Amino acid sequence: MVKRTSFEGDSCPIARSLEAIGDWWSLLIIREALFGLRRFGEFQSKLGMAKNILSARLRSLVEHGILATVPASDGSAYQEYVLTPKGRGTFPILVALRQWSEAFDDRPEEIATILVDREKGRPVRKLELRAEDGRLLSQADTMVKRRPAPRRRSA
Amino acid sequence: MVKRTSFEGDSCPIARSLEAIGDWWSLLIIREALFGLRRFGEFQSKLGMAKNILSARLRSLVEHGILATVPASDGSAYQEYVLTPKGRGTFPILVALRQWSEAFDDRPEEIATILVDREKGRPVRKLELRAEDGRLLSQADTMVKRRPAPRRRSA
DNA sequence: TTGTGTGGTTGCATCATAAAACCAAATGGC
DNA sequence: GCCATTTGGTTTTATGATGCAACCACACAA
Repeated sequence: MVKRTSFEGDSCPIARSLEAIGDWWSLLIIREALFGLRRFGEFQSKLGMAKNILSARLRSLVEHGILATVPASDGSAYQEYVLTPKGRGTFPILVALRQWSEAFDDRPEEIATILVDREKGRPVRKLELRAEDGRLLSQADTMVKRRPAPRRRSA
Repeated sequence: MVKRTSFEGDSCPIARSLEAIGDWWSLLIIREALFGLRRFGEFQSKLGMAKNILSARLRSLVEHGILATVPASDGSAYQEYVLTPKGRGTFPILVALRQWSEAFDDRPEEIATILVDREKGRPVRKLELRAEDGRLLSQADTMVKRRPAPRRRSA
């Protein structure tokens, strides 16, 4: 077994995420989809990637429930790729990646865009992690715990 | 040029992040480093990855300023790998990946751990994105804008 | 029906990854 | 100090993933 290792059965939630979107292109495809791209050719020309790779990635994203194919939108007979709720749920991941670049990139002047609040047009704050009671948490204020056994009766 | 495409010169901050940590293993190495692992052998046995790949990844992470090698800590003559501030800055990315799994994974019961507030031992809230004035923002409330020309005189 | 654009698949070359073997320096036991 | 073992890698070899170009089927327009 010389295959690329799969994280599928892994119990770590980070590994499980990476299994679905941890490759070179998936997050960039999702980014473009959040921007509103839907068609194969749009992704291909915007990202400049090989068509076979794009094809494989789109298929994988559909299999993982991140994208869905819908029959049309402008009346043509072609299909389009739209984000599912699971796909739109990656938004905080993309924001975190963006903010990490903004904060630590060696050449931040090369970053062309900023994320702004649509209403005011002003830059957004950094992502905040809070405790249940609202206290702002840094990494040192957190720890991981074994997940408690699930309650019966909650289904 | 049939090489794997590099995002190095890309102006998109997400692509720039992925250039540094967008491969299969880097984020998992960083995760273990946040847990406190420091030695080559610790990473290798915990992650179960091939030693040559680990060697290459550690070198790359050091080159990107995410890890740094320090001479020792227990007096031995070996070196250790510790996170830089840039490396610790990836914490929100890992949290976002974790929460995405928790929210959307098909088999959430297989996720073994939860992230808790160290002080109270209670689960943390979901990451929050806020506007400058504190309003909570969803993806639809945001947009990307061209970065304004940098102010002279602010350095 | 002929032409053109869209949306892919196939083949081939190259790169990255995986596993195992190998190796040198550091360490530990005596 | 001497030898065995551990640590921390590098090298070798096999295979999977990626990139590019060519090809192709279908939709659509004239």
